Amino acid sequence: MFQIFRAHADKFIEIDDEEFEKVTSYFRIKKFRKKENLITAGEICKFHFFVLKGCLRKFYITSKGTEQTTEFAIEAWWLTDNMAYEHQLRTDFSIQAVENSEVLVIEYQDQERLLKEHPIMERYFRYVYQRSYAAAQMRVRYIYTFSKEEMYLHFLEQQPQFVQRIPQYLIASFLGLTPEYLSEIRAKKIS
Amino acid sequence: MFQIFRAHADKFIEIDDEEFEKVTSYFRIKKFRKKENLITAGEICKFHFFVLKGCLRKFYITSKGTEQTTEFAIEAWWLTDNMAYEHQLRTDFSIQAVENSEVLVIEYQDQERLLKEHPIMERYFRYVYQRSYAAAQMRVRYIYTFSKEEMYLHFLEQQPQFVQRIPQYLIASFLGLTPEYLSEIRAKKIS
DNA sequence: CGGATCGTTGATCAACTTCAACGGTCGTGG
DNA sequence: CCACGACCGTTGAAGTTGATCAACGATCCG
Repeated sequence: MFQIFRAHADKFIEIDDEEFEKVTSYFRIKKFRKKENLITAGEICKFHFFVLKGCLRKFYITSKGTEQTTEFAIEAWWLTDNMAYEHQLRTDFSIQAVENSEVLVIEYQDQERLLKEHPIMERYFRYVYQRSYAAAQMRVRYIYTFSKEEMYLHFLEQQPQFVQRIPQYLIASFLGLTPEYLSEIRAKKIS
Repeated sequence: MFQIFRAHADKFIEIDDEEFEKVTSYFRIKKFRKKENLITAGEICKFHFFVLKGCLRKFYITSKGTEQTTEFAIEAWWLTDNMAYEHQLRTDFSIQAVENSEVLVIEYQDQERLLKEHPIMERYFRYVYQRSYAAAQMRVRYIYTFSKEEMYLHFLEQQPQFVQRIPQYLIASFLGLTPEYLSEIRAKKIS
């Protein structure tokens, strides 16, 4: 059950089987069906998710009433509204399963205890956040550099594994353009 | 000299004077003059900076040949090209002093040694990256939510301390709009 | 005092959105 | 297993936002 998590941890830290088993006791495994919400806007953001199988997305409702997807997470990715999670506040994001999914769930208080009692996990999460932060910075850069059309072509090229799994209107929602315009870009490309 | 760093560390970890002093030995203090580069595009990204006094910005040159500023850093902020730093690669960002500035500098290898020998600093950097990541996520959200005009008004409101210190063409470069359009927005607002 | 840099204004233009309408497809209940 | 409705992708016309270009005035600093 925990192999994917173990493999991910092994990339960053050295941990023996005994301690790893203790670490896993802080987590629950949960399954969610396609379109089911893991967290709904308005709730306290209690949970941090690690995807074992499937695909999640995080989104919010814009002032115009449309859904804006800000992140996808597939196998071995962490996901939560970090700002709300860290301060245990209400989130205005929802997290939803894009496919039937299986995730590790940890609650904020348990993650705090985990870090206190297994300091090696400070190192693990330091790496996780460090890389996530670097990726988020790249993302900001791409948004500023590329036109919407280039954003899509770049996404196609860099993340083909997403394009196959995710319906087009969610890709549009993630890239910040309208489904209509995405459709136009695709038509242009094919011809 | 190290008070600001100490105060920042105290927000996240408990560390006694003796250990803190050892920690500081991994850093150098350097001064940079306005417009001087701390790192120049094309170099290996060896350094991580912590601002003691002044203001830095990170920018790159777009395909159109203009400077795009992606981050400012003022007192008690960390700054580097995290992706290039982490993998010790060439960066295509430059980091430049916006004002005469005083910074702590640590080299990648030294930061690695620091973390090995003072595990408490894993916790410190875990917090630093966690918060930076959350802030970067908020940033992405703002970019998607707000029009350019709203971006400016929001920036005015949320970061007045920057607006006073930073020339208008750099604010435009940071917000991702042209100086001409920013000028138009300001004119509209005043009338 | 003089030159370079910075901020402003206005005209034109491109990128992208909005709205409305239509055809295809997927899944659900009968 | 079929039929129906909801959802999804596409197309085209009209409208908006913001970029580009050029020119000018102000200001800063050596």
